[in-house]
Amino acid sequence: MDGLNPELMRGSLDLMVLSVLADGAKYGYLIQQRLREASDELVDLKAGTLYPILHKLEKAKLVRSRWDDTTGRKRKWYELTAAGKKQLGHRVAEWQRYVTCLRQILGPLADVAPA
Amino acid sequence: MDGLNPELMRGSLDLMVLSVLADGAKYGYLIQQRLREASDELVDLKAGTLYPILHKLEKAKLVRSRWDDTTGRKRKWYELTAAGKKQLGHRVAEWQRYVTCLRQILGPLADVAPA
DNA sequence: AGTCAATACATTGCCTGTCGATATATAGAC
DNA sequence: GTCTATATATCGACAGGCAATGTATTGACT
Repeated sequence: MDGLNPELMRGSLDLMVLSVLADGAKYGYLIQQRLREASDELVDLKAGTLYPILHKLEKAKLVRSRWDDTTGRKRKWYELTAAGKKQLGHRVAEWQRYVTCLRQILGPLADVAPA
Repeated sequence: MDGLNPELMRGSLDLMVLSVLADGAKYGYLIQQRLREASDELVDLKAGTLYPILHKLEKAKLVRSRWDDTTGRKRKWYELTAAGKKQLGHRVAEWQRYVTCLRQILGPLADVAPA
């Protein structure tokens, strides 16, 4: 992570990875890049963070992987399973519930102009 | 925590506690209740979570505490320091940057109607 | 008087997630 | 030949959350 408190991201890293995979299969390194781009460099997932997440998601059958040896560089492609797509929907809804919840807790503090 | 993924809350618990203290001093148990109310029962901070947070904030000089022995029940009142109020402002801004950031990552997925 | 639930603060120990460090290996540029 | 970027993976240190546990007071109901 870069400009943001890393602690803040804990718990939504899975969601980020799942959502990046929503528009098609990608390999690990590409997921890192896409996330960095999409977040304006704010999210910079380290390898030591990303791969454990991918392995966890695969174990949970939310993503499935396939090695590609046909090109010179070996790449492991990950894609969402049906269960993964469903789960992604749940997670997005949960995230939005959470944002609403925190806005309520912050109360008037939340009314200052967002950056 | 109740209806929400507990992992999601990690990293914003400090923020919640600070923001509850924004409108005046409170003791631990009261903070728990206010947080439960303000979140429609979604956030239910356990004692084993709350007190370490309060102690951490106090150590960081963001809050200060005072025992009240005058009433029958001993209560430890916590209030924001000047540094705490300032920090709260930073944290709120950071939270909003984060929400914006995640909305960008989710892309079209974020467009589904919020709960 | 006795019991129970709510109030009130605190610590301990387990578990899990993050990430820096490290390892391995290929491709292309200089 | 060397350096950087690409590409995946694991290990170990560290920190945070929380169930469990402990102590003690208050008030209600019996």
